[in-house]
Amino acid sequence: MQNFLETLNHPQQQATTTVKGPMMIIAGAGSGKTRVITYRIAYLMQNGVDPFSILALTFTNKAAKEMKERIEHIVGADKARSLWMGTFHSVFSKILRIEAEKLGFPTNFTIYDTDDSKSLLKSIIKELGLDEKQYKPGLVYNRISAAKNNLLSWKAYNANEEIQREDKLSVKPQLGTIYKIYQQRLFQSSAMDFDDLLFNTNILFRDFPDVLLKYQHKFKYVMVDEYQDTNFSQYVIVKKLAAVNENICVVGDDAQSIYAFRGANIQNILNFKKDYPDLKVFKLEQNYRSTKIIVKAANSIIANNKAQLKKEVWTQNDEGEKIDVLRAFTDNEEGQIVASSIFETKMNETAQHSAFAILYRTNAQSRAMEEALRKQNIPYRIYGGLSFYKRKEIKDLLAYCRLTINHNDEEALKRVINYPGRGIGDATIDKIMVAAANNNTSMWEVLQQPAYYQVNINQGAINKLNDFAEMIKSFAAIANTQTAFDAGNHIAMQSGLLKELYNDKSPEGVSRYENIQELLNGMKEFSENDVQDLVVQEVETQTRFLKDYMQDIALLTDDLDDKDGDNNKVSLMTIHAAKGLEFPYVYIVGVEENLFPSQLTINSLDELEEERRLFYVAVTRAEKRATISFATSRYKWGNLTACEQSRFIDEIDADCLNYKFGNNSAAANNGFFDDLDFSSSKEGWGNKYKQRTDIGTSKFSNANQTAKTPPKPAFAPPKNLTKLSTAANKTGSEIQGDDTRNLAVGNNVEHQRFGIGIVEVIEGIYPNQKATINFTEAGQKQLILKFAKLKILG
DNA sequence: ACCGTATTCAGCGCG
DNA sequence: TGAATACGGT
Repeated sequence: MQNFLETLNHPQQQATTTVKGPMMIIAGAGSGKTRVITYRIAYLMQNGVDPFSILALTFTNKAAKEMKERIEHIVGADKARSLWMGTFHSVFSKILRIEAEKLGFPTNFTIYDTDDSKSLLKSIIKELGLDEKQYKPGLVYNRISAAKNNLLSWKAYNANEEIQREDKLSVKPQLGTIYKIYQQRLFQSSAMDFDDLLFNTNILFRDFPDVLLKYQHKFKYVMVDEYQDTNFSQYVIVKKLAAVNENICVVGDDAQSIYAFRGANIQNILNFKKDYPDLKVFKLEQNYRSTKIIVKAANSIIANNKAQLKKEVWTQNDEGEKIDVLRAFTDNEEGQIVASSIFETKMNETAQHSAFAILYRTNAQSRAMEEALRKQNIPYRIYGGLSFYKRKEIKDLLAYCRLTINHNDEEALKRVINYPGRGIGDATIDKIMVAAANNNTSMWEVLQQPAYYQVNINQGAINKLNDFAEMIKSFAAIANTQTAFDAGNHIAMQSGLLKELYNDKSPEGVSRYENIQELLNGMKEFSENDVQDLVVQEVETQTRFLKDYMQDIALLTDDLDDKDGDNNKVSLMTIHAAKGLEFPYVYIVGVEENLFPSQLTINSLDELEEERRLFYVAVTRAEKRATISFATSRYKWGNLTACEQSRFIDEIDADCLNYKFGNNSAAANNGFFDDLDFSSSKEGWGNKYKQRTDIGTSKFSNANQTAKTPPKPAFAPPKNLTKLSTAANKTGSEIQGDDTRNLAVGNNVEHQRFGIGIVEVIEGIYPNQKATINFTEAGQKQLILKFAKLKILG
């Protein structure tokens, strides 16, 4: 039982077995943080602590799930199940449902997601007759969100002179009014947005001391993961909950704080000592993930930040290879270079596609990468795209379910009242909305008795509304007696939704139909009690109703694996999305001034430091090898813009870098990488460069560029750049290809560096052929023929 | 009510 | 550039 401790290093052990009193674990990148948290919880349980009295808060569902599974392995499923572990939002939404009526909410309140919130804001802005360009729903949402995360109610917001001044200066004086109406409408709809889940928890704990006391005594041990990303609202909740027992353990890494832009407060971790003078601090500094080079590079990056806790990350791992720095002339070419590099590395080191990740600063950069990967037939998966639960058809069915559970849910009602079409048009809906607002009631109330609320509509519309209301009521009756799946299935069919999709025979329509089936499958699983509760597993085994299913559906994010079952794909994602993940080979692309660091941050030291931490996060995702690339021109908002390499590259210890600048695009894509493991070659890039200049066909060659550290390109992108590079690539490819087109198994060949060998296997179709060659000196190698320059010896 | 065209906008995104 | 949405014509 206890021997899991033996697998830990000294600081890890200390952090794991210290359980009383306030403590902070500063966990460097790749330092085994998750192991420490999970072992610590297991250790608590093994020492007689009731799992019900342990609260562990994470930032993502994924992290919670992962840790819970690990704990299960150590202490068993039964015990692990009783643990309170989940995201802030899921844990406190659960508590809010239990205590809802104290705040005047029903237990079955709806959780509005960002789209619901923005849609509500949009209608409020419209109703107030405000200019939608002046009050963009997204910006208004962010402003309100920031206020809530700083525990500013709409009243406080409007009473705060400084805020009012700010809003007037930014020509948005009505923000406070919008905030007020927004909250009223949420309440009217029995709904809370994401920020309300935390804000209202604070209200609950502030106004109901007995409730607070109950949870203070319940949660004797509190742990918070990713503490550097907590905002003020979360900070106050944690502080209050831990105030009685003070068994509070926070885990984080100030160097990886990358969410200040949405309210996370790095001061929470930097100031933790002030809150708890007798705080114990543990530092996990040994990195188990990355090579020495990567750790050294990362340390040299973060050393440029002023605000940081002292920490020395080191590793016993191998030295590893230097970080390649690749330059392309365009964003498209950057994609080609990266894709080629992945292809080669995969072949040369027999790596899986899933060993690679391409990380970028902005989502817009994914397009060039995708195109290049597709051209080379490299399978990939984009993370952070449209999630399952954000698809229209899924939201439609869920909206019916939401309305069934909570008739006051206005956003759900607006979504489905005329979809599928039932002749209730915009005019009618507008009238109902106005009447609801005037009478301070919900649309549901109004549409049931439009005459009473003096809505001026004809009998036809009244009948249709009546039919709709009756249908929703019949759904509710079924939802109260049958399982979640049976109710969901009934709703999908009787609402006409399924039929609507079934009749659409286009590929998209078929896919939507399948998605609905998929959602129903999920409901079925849930109904059969196969699904673990997000926070704590209920012990009861009674019927699982639709209302149970709907409880945290808004809080779910799908981390589903690809449906085709093939997860052996290159991962593409933003650096933000990559946090917490690791890959053997990591490509960080678009490392250019004004992109990374982003143009919007370079005038603020704090924001620039956050960008630098983001870069630190990116580099530390790599286990074996990191590669950095940038382009000297790229399309921004439709315009070809000149770019130069990022200051962040210059900040990396020069010993860690290996500049691999081709002289032109053709060489970069075809000739330059022909020695597959060139990066370990002693030749250095300068010689290499000279060797290759003769291959180049591009007009942009610059033969004078031989300095050790390449100068920053003063580069004005020529017109038709893309076309020219493409033509150059083609030429290069043909030159290479002719040598090996007729290569056959059994041929003797000579390679420039590996010497003489015999061809054993040829795979693939020209020009993408791969050969296994047994070299007399160098042994067996896998080479890509279009890159490897082989001489056939007959 | 619906569809095609014009216009607009573009930062990262947990829950 | 290209996706999302607003608008205007039928």
